[in-house]
Amino acid sequence: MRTSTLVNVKAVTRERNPRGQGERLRADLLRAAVALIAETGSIDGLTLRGAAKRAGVSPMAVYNHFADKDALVAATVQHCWTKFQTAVGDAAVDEDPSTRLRQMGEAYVRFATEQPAEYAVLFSGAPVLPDQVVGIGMSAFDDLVAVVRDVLAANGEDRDPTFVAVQVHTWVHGIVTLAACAPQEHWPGTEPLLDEVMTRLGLTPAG
Amino acid sequence: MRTSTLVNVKAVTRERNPRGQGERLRADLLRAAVALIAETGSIDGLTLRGAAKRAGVSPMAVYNHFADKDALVAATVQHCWTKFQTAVGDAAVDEDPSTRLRQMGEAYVRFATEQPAEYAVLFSGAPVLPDQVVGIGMSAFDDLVAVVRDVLAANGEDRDPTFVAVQVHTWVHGIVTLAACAPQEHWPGTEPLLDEVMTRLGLTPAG
DNA sequence: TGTACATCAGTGAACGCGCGTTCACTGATGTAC
DNA sequence: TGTACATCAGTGAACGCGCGTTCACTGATGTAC
Repeated sequence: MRTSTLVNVKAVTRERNPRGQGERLRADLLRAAVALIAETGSIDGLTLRGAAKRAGVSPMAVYNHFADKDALVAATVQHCWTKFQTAVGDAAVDEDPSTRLRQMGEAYVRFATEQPAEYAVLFSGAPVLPDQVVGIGMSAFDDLVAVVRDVLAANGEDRDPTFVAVQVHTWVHGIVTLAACAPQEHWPGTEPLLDEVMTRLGLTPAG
Repeated sequence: MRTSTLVNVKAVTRERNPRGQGERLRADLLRAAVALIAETGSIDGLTLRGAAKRAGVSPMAVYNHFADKDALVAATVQHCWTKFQTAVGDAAVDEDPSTRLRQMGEAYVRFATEQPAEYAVLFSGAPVLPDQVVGIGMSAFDDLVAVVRDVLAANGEDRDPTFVAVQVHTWVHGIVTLAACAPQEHWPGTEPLLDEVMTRLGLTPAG
């Protein structure tokens, strides 16, 4: 393994933030960190020096905004969660709950497909994260439970919305993670699979 | 991040293999490599020096059996696949196809639950693997398709066994990967979820 | 109005570490003659 | 039966690299007096 083949990141030219605007570097570093994860495909691709270089700044400047590498990692994961929740939440616009659920499912799949590494980070769970980050994950799940509850209510069903939401989430999660590494040969595509998630779990409009 | 907190592995005392038995080190190294992945929870936890140390041997000895680190990683992943396929295949003993499918599902879940890191490696897909390793993954999937075909035949159904097998696999995969990082609060347990995989997908005995 | 000073947004050099990999070497053991 | 030799199963020292982190420093800018 030749380590020199690792991502040689563009050292951005960058001018010092004006006084009082130091926080802008924090945002730049988070963007750089996410980009590193996306490019290397792994959370281990995120290094403090790498993020600094990509943001056009010396490694030391990172310590003005994050206590240490762990803090940078935690903030980056949280940033990914926020992006994810926004992407899924913004897609749910229809007034019919079943359609809304389908819209969320499609947005979910789109996010996971287009930003596979960022998506993987959400559920890696590997590095122990502060409660704050776990909390936003829970709130994203609560959004799903709420829509499922609406669908079940509209269909006059009394199944437990949390249990059904877990079913939806496990299945969709399985679909998108395997889609990333499935051999083309057998893979039927994510859309027919999503259709079946809705019908097999009894979440289509009519009931 | 204090790197010195990483796994400080027991340097096993070990005596040189007798002449002609050099291949035994290869097996020891694979075992050590799998153990490293299991302990660190990530494929990046597998290092050539780490595996050598754990096997009680100098880093250089690894090169007697593997061309470079990539070869060690590929062989380790393949070893995990073999363990996995054996575990699932050996569990399918019943003569009723539906029961056999359920047995495989339980063995699948057991493997993923008890060796989460080894399981994760199977579908990481991240490092490009030689065809040989991809092949064994395909053959494991073919085992699943075969049982599903039997279940469908026994029930007189004409659904596409490959498509249904993908449905089973995506859902079960989602269940076991989320089980590893799900907050206890909402998680209903893997068994009720597995029951639902069978019933919702119409794979229970009677039809 | 001028200037000393505190603050802010960063740099630069150096550290010890573990990594993959190179080159050269060792020392026991079986075998050919 | 003795011995030279090839083979086997490894070692040891060193390399250059990127990493996280430390300590000390810089230089522009706003503000208090």
